[in-house]
Amino acid sequence: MNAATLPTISLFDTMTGRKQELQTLEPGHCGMYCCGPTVYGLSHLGNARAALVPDVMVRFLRHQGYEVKYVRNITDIDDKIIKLGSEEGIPAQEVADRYAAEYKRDMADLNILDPDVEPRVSEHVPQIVDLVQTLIDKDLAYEVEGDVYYRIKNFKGYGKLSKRNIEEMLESAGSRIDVDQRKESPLDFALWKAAKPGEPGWDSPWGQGRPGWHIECSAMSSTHLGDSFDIHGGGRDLIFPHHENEIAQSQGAHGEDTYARYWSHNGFIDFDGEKMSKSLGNFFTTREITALYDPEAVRYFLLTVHYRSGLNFEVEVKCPSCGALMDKEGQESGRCPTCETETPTDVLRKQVRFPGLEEADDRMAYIYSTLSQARRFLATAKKPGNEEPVTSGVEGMLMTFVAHMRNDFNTSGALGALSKALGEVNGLLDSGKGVSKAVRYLTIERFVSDMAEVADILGCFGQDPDQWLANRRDGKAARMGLDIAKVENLLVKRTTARGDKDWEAADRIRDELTELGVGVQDGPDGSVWSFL
RNA sequence: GGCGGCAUGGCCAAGUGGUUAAGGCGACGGUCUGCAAAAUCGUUAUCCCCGGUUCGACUCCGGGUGCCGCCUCCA
Repeated sequence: MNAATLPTISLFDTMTGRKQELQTLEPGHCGMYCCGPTVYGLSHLGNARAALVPDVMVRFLRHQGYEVKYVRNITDIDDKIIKLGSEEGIPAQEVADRYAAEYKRDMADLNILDPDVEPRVSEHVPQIVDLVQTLIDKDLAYEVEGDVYYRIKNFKGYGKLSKRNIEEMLESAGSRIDVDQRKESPLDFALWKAAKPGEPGWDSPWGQGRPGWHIECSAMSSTHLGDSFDIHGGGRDLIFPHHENEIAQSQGAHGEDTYARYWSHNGFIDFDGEKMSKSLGNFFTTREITALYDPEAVRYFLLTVHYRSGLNFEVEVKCPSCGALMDKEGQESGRCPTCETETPTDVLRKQVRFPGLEEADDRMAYIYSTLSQARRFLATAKKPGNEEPVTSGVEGMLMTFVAHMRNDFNTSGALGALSKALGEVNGLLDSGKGVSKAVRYLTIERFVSDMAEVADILGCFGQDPDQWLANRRDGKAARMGLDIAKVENLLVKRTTARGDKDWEAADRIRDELTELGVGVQDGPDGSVWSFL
């Protein structure tokens, strides 16, 4: 793509603390590295968001004409993995492989595309050893008894990403954790850790050992994107120490003007206003959520808030015995504050409700149903021979959508741009009153084709609408234990009653359906049902 | 304690000094309907407080207040 035709895209850069115009190293190309998971357990929703945010960025950059090389690593050498392996009596690598596969499955469920390269630490040990040696040669690292530490006082930019200064950090160092006395400075961090007996190890000039936590990203990004590349992303919490240390390592080895040109960090997911943590009640794995709600609705919900903001999941748990809403203490203890019944917490977990996700799911259904009707209309109506302008909301939809996306990937604003078009199209679908046949057809046609572009960018609304709607219905029916045959049967009876204008009987049947949690919609072509 | 972020209608949430301050949910009213539902249309905010810069600030600066995060493994 010609540089002159590239659109202006701004993104927030953590290093400078403001939005910057994206100027890639090579016009039209974009190299992007994101910190992927450490695979010691099932992914949680925070992992999902951290993968989703760059996924949408990459999709959008590609839509805008960039050739993107997207690298997301898998950290498969780590203390927690080793610990788990020894607990289970299997090699650490087996643990890592297992959870890497599960991660892949969870991400695929959420329609998150595979990165172009998904490097693993275990496959880059030689590059890591080289990098550590370079740092030692440059006096930026030192060896102690088989461990290698980064010598922070010799890297003058330390703290520039997280805006901390070394003196202040030294003052508080050691107040929260014990400092290894062999380190020259409490702030020095491990590049290489000597293997203890029984631990997995790789050969190195300093003996058997394994990489420290931060070095892998420096080594793997260089390997796959070069010493300098465009965007480096990850969760907010990685700013310090992880990314700060990456900078020290990579710029220490390759020069001050190298490494990531832009730093992008996504916000956290909270449950009931609290950061997700492993304490019961607000820690949810990706698949716990996707078992309860359609994965695409989950994806949509995550995109309704700007990626740098925190995203709160409201959590509702009803007491199984009295039906009252349980407060946070109740959720944690399992004891209902209203009727004092004790319920095992694992039972409570399975009937958690997330009102935000329900709303998102309803919205998805609205959009897919609009798409479905639009397609049906286009399949039966005749394409007009003349050209006429489409209605204003549909006309402006894609342009407004893209403008929001160019402004720091503002998915929330972008999503808002769909509403007017959706309203207009549903209006036209309902009736052609007041507009010409050409306007009606062309507007609906344009909407369907522009929505396909939106779907490519967001990774939402791209499925076959009828298929999606059917899946949703079946899934909900199964979760509610609804007998669909019974519903259909009642619907037939009611249609007969309505044909006889027996309104009393029709309304009685409708009440019966309401009891089942089912609503009916009567239309000119008969009646259909949906969930209330 | 240090550093960073946030504060917009009943709730959620965009907002790039001058815009009628998006959009969603909810509520209320209309159209449609046998009645409903769905769909659709309309109504529903002056942006935490105090100063400052400016012709003009929700938007920039300073000071409060209140939340939250990072500083230890964490997305």
